[in-house]
Amino acid sequence: MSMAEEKGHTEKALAAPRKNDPERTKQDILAVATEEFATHGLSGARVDAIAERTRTTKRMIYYYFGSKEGLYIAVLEKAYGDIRAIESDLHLEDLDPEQAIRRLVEFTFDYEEANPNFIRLVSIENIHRAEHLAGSDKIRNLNVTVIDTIAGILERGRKQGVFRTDVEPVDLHLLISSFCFFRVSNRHTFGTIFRQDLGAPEIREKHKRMIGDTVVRYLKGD
Amino acid sequence: MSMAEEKGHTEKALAAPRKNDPERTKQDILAVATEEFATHGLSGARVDAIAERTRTTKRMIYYYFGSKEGLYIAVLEKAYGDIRAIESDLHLEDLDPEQAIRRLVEFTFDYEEANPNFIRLVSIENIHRAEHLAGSDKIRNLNVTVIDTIAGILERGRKQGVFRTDVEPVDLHLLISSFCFFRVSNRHTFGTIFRQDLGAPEIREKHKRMIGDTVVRYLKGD
Amino acid sequence: MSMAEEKGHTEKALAAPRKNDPERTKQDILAVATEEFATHGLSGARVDAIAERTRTTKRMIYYYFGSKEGLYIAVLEKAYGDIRAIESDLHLEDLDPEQAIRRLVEFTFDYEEANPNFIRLVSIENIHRAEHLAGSDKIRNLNVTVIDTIAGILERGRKQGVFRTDVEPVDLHLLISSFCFFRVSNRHTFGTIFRQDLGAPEIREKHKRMIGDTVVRYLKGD
Amino acid sequence: MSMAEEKGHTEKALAAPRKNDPERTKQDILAVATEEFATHGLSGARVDAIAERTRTTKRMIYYYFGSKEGLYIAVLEKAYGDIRAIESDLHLEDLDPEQAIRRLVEFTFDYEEANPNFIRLVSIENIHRAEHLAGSDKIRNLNVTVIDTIAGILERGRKQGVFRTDVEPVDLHLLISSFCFFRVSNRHTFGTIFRQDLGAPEIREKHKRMIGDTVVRYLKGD
DNA sequence: AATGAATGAGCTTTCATTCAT
DNA sequence: AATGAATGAAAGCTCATTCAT
Repeated sequence: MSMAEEKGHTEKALAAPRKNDPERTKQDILAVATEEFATHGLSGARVDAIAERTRTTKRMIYYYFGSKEGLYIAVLEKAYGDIRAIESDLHLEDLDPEQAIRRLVEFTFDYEEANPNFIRLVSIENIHRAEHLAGSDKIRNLNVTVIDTIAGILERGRKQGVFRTDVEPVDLHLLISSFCFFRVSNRHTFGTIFRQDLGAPEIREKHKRMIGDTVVRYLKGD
Repeated sequence: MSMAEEKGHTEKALAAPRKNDPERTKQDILAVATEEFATHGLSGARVDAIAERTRTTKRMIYYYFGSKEGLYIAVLEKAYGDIRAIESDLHLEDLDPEQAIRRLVEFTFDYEEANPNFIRLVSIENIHRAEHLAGSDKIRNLNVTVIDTIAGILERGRKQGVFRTDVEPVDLHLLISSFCFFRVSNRHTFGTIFRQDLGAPEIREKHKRMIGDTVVRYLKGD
Repeated sequence: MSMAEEKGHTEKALAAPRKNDPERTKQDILAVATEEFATHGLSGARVDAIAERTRTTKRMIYYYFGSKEGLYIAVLEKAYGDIRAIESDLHLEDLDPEQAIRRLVEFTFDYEEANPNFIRLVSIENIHRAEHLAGSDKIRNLNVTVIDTIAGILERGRKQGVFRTDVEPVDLHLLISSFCFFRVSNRHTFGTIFRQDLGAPEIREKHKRMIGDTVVRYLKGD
Repeated sequence: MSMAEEKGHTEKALAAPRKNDPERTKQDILAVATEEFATHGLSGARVDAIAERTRTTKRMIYYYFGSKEGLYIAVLEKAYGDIRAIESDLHLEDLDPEQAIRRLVEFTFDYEEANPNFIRLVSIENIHRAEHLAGSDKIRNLNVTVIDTIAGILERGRKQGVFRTDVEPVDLHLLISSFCFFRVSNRHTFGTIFRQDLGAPEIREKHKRMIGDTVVRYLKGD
């Protein structure tokens, strides 16, 4: 897995293999930082803690990311980038509208369930009033394909006369997201207060069916 | 219990901190702390910042609440105490099942909309895996009346044959809460990404109707 | 165990039995403080910690002893008073000189062994350059009877021709004290470094014989 | 390793703190800390006070030693290291047994007399039940050469028939140490109570002879 | 005589960051 | 391009003590 040749300055590359490939180092830092920020929040995360669990030193974090905030933004950008990449690869056009919606709900449900760190990062960013997200061109320019996808499905459903006509894509996305997200984001308080383990497989399946039914039923009634 | 006039030097009577009113001082600290913790999170909040905006000194915070964490827990306890107090005073028994559910949804929607700091505190507590909430006897022993209230309504609805029979109260509460909560908790990221102002009055009303419809429709289908 | 009558101001004494007898309270504080100061030193001791383990409140400590330092001095005075009281009650005049010396050594050895807190307090006071002891009239006026006692024994020994003639009482006291004191005061470091349990019964007896022999042998040689 | 001349602004070269000499800075801190801890004890010592008398800042203390306790342990380790280094360099093998013992006694006496801070640190560590010493691998692994040295002398003395046969090295070390140590450690209380200046040259010499005689006499008697 | 409530001053420690090569 | 050493500023917290009756 030699990666020295990927770099421009090949001078010492052959003589003494460079200990670290910059890109690899950055990804390493990013992975550790994701964990730390997701676990402790922006203020609670410690640059020292990240550095310690990294192959590099604290100094390198500043070298590559400029500041703690810069690193946090990079983490956020990667997290959003990942989900959008998958979202745009769903291929729901071939399914009939109801099936497409059910599939979309299930995907959302499963993704959020499987990626609690993403959920946590989004919660954390909301605590900070989304100011980093708002400041990141990278994220703002991420194509929000879900809305288009939903719009397409709703359009087909309307044409076939199976869906009501007054539903806006963004609102439907909100309905789906809120349930899937909340189940994970508020798992701890909800679980403690109502003595429920929202992570238990049977409850998870019940809830997945429930949100699917709810959404479909809402769309079908006129 | 005005005691300003008891003091000899009446000059600065109004400006001077009122002494010997521990309860008032505590409430004062609690109010400022709620704002600070809700704004910056547990780690981001500064004890100094709280003290500065209070009639007392930092020392008093430790005198009354023991530690930053102790103060945070007190803030959390008050926040949960407030909503539970209102919840248990809803009187939905006199309405017919559908109206009762709609009213409950609206109450939840309006309360969360009106109390973003409560939402933020709950989000923050979830980032901390609800460990403070779990450690607080006060909160754990708060009677979770919503569930009983919902159970009562579902029962009546079932008897009257208007509601389906397979819905559990906790799950319905989750459905209602998730939408109402998410709209506020994720307002900033959602708003930024989808360029929507979830706080705008017309959108708010649309969403309130939407979640009401969704819930009722879900309950009515068998 | 009514002790109200011991006090001068009998006014409320009969109507409502006074919760605490001042003298008793003071002794209570003193006992707890002795433990705390001996355990943690003057700087390490906590007024709060003392108050907590007392029947009274922290405020009473200041009421009776004025300050932390005042309390410490009172503790010191009591500790010195106790040993002097016993010392002056040894009655070694009836024994022959060698027996008297052996008895004195044994008493010193046993007392220091039995009163580690006294040893610790003296060590602590030395860390503070004996400035509290020097400032206490009470202690400075404590009759140093040991020296007189030793002087008497040496005198008798000399007259009987069994002891050398060039030994000064204070120096002999130093010889005896140093061994007995050090065994207790430096028990922890000595024990750790040389892997010895200086508190073990067999070692204790060996050392008691050893110091007795040493002293007697020193006195007998001319 | 002078590096003052490497700096551009030579104006304040002598007054300005020399940078980039970590070892020197550490030794500087250690020296000041030794004084402070010896003077005020572990609890009584102030990190601020140490920093003030150092060429560096308080921050550096934490950078190099981690905590106040860490610094204290380093001070302790250095103090023990110093005496052990000298102890292992005594070369008493060439002297006849009695002379060797006298020389050892005198060395111990003089070293403790000359190093009151070492005595104080050991006293302080005993107040803390030697827990830092016990936790320091560095100190625990310091070779306790004195014991071997004494064992050697005793062995030779026994073979030559001049020493009794039932004396254990550790016990003899205890006898010697206790007197030499106590004279310094308890100088203040002993001096105050018995109105003696244990630091006075003539008393010091008298005591040095006294402990020498005592030990030798003890060893010679069978 | 006795005490509950309050507190100023200062403590140890932490944190993100930059210096200097 | 890469990094070991250093750090200013401020954080949370504790302590002996006094206020006010």
